[in-house]
Amino acid sequence: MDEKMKHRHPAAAKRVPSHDIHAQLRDRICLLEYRPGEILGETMLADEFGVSRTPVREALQRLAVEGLVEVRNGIGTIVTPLNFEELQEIYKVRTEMALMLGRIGTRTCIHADTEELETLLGRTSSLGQSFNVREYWDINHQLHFAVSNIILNRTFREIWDNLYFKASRAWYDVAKTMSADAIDLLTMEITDLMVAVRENDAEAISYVKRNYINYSWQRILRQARPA
Amino acid sequence: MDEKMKHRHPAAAKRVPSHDIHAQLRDRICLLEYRPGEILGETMLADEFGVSRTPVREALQRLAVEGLVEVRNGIGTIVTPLNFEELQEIYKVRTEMALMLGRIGTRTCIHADTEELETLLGRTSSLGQSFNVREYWDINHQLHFAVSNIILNRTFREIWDNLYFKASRAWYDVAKTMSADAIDLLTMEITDLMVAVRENDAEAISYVKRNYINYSWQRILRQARPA
DNA sequence: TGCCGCTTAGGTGTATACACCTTATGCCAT
DNA sequence: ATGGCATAAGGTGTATACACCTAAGCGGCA
Repeated sequence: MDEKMKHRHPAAAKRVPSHDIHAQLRDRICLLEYRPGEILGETMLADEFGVSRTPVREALQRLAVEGLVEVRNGIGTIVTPLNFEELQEIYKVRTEMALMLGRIGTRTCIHADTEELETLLGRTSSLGQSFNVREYWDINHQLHFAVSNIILNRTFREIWDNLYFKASRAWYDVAKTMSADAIDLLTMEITDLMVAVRENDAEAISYVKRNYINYSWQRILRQARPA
Repeated sequence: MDEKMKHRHPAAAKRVPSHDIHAQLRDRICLLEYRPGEILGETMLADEFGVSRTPVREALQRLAVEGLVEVRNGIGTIVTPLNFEELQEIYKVRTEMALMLGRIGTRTCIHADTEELETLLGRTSSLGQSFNVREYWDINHQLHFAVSNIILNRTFREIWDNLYFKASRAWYDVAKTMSADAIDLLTMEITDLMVAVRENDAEAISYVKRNYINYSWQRILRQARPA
């Protein structure tokens, strides 16, 4: 029976460990569970995930291509340090690409999109005074993909997602130190996005994203250079 | 003596085969030496490069992340077919990103830049009537990196380069069938870029790139849909 | 004759042993 | 006491054997 099921749905039964490992490591890096500059070690990860070094290496190589880690012979795999100038470059590109979003081709917004945003807004309210980084991160994460999902242009979307992963951990690092402000910003962004989504106005979504990406950057800037 | 040299310049002596293999395979794919849909085979490549499957696999995995090949279990590594709609998306993003180029931060153009363009212009003239695909590709390639080199924003530059690699083979495929037109376009593009570079006007370079990227796309469009 | 299932060849995916690289440590010479 | 070099420990880079997956070819059966 099980074998027949496998033959019916081979794609569903297909397990590619390196993909899961890649996603998990990426999330850990974004969540700052692995601090910038931390050295990982393939053997350690292989033991943890219960596989050999081979699939772990594949995941790490991909993270290296995406710019989240740097593999150095004889030393180990280093979580890319948060370089200020590089962050500035990433945010510059992100704000510009947000403006592209409105011109690049998007699908029609449906009621389910509004409902998802409402759910996220509720969860943000529940965050309340007690700032749970993991929950905040999860909301932000889902919010990103809620917008990303309306993008039809796959090339643009890949770049858009990758830049989010590269930038997000810098933002979470800052958000932890100004949680009230961070929650306010998130609440406002979701509210603004709900209006734009209800109006089915992709250009409006584009401008909202540009603004809040820039607001985040301004917070990072202030903390990095308090003067 | 040699050993002492190695210790003085360890970085220069460092050889990472998978990087070279990746670059070579990428060029072959762009040059259409490997046709879209062709199946490669890790063992074959390993024998050719005189290494084991391991470094070959790394190169292929990276090409897969970049979207130039697709690795399928039990079948082989397939050179990504040139899908029309995906090409349309890539060119849409490229034209938009060309417009970003002028706003993203570039270095000052120097005399050496002009000289390189002059050299490329000379080589294009030498192409003359006999259309040598390899030489045409090499000129186009160097022209791309001549412009890419003035980009300071590394994040933007990585995306810019990768999109070029994804799109180039479609253009070369079309250029082969309209060589005179292709040479004319290239001559005009280099000429226009020389003016913009002499004026040290990044925004002008940006607009020139946008235009010629779009001109290429229009040629591809005509050939794909003659009606 | 046509269809279904088995078999098999050849591919990628994984585990593992070993080679090489990098760094830290400690001894030796000055 | 200190500086330099040998050595060892632990990491990534590579080669290789084997497991599993996929598709094509072939033979048996209706």
